[in-house]
Amino acid sequence: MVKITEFELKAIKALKRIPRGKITTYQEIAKYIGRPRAARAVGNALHKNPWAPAYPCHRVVEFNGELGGYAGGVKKKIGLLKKEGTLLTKGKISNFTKKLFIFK
DNA sequence: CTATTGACGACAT
DNA sequence: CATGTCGCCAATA
Repeated sequence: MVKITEFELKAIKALKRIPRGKITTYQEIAKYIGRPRAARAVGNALHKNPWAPAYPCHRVVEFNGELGGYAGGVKKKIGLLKKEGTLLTKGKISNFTKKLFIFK
């Protein structure tokens, strides 16, 4: 039984739109769901997300290219990203803006 | 309703 | 470049 709000549902569904090998930011998701300034709320939604391992939440990073956080640990997040072709440099995304995926 | 918290973001120092 | 502070939004106690 999973009980969540529409806000969280939209945030989670947005994750599935991210193509493999690309990433997006909390702010982009926030904008996509209609609350461009709710980046924090989006982060909260993903963190509390009951299906955490079932969604590519590791493809969501901060606006400045840092990883932010991850339910399983940032180390894991880095590993997953590298495995998908997203290279990291000093804990940040390499060519961050080029790999960034914008919802439309 | 108010206060606290959090996987953010922008700006100030 | 590192640290601190404020603003934003939603969930929870």
